[in-house]
Amino acid sequence: MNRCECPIEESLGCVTNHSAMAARNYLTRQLALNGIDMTIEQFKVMVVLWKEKTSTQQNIADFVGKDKTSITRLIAGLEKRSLIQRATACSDKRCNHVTLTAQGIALEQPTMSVLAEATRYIHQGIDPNELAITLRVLKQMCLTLNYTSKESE
Amino acid sequence: MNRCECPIEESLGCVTNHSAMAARNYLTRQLALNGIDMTIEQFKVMVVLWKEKTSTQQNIADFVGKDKTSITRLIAGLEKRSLIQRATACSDKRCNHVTLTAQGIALEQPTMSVLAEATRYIHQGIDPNELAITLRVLKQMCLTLNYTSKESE
DNA sequence: TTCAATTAGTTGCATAGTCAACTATTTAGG
DNA sequence: CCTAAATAGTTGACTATGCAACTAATTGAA
Repeated sequence: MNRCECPIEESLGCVTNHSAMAARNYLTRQLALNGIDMTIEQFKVMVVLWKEKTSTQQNIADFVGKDKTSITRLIAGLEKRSLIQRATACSDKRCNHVTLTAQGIALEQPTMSVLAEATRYIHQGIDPNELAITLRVLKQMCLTLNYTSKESE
Repeated sequence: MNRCECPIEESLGCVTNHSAMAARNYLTRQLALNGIDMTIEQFKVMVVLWKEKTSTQQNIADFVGKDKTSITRLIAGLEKRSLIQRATACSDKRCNHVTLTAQGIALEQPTMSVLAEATRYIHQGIDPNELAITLRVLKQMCLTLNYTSKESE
């Protein structure tokens, strides 16, 4: 009986935290219900790889907006599930080239279907125009905050 | 260099996750900068206690929208920091009565100041009308999702 | 009144995230 | 050329989260 009654309801920072968790849990459950053993965080990494085919860990980190440490561990999880492979890059031995396995490639379709269906569900009852505004506002908030955290660079 | 370029940019579920993390990290940093040794998650629990004075763990869980397991551990962290106390309830020995310590009470003012300031910062550059829409949309999403997860009850 | 169902909380296991410190490699300046 | 700075990844410590399984206490129904 999650009442969504965080007393700090007028702060975008707090409200997004709450709603993000709700969405995260829902997506995770939907993936599991469809027999896909993948978390959303791993899913986001896979989306990058499905688009780019291959990538370094730092590049993935930049795309999904996480710390390279997180990526190290996400990648380890994906490797354990045999969805991706890691190999030291030929050109620059500091980098890992991350590539998809056949299993990883095969998961694109079913996984994206689940996302599409879940998104349809989540968006239900929301005016398309207001949805667009919300997406824009959230991205604006990201920009403000990212700028801050990297202010001196 | 967080590009905010999650390829699944049109799904509220994904975008909120991304922006929530940005907000979470910002708030955590601001608390630390102001010498407040508290995470946002702990902060949310404290907000409930500042309002209610005393509460059971399950009640806190309902308010902040988390699993009771998480609350057990958040409460443990707060207890270690001497901000709250736990005691088995007189009436119902299954319940813990969670109460604030003097230190916990004293933190309300400075902590809420930091939140207010951070919120002002986060909201910068966002049209007030669009902000209101965003908050409403996010709460709508929460409602939809909570209904789902507890559908059979 | 006694035994099953419910409720509050805890614990183990798996995942995820940050920060700081570390290794290895590459790049750039002197 | 060779050393200092930058870059890619990893690891450890700490925190957070959910699920499942568990204990203890309470409620309810036969």
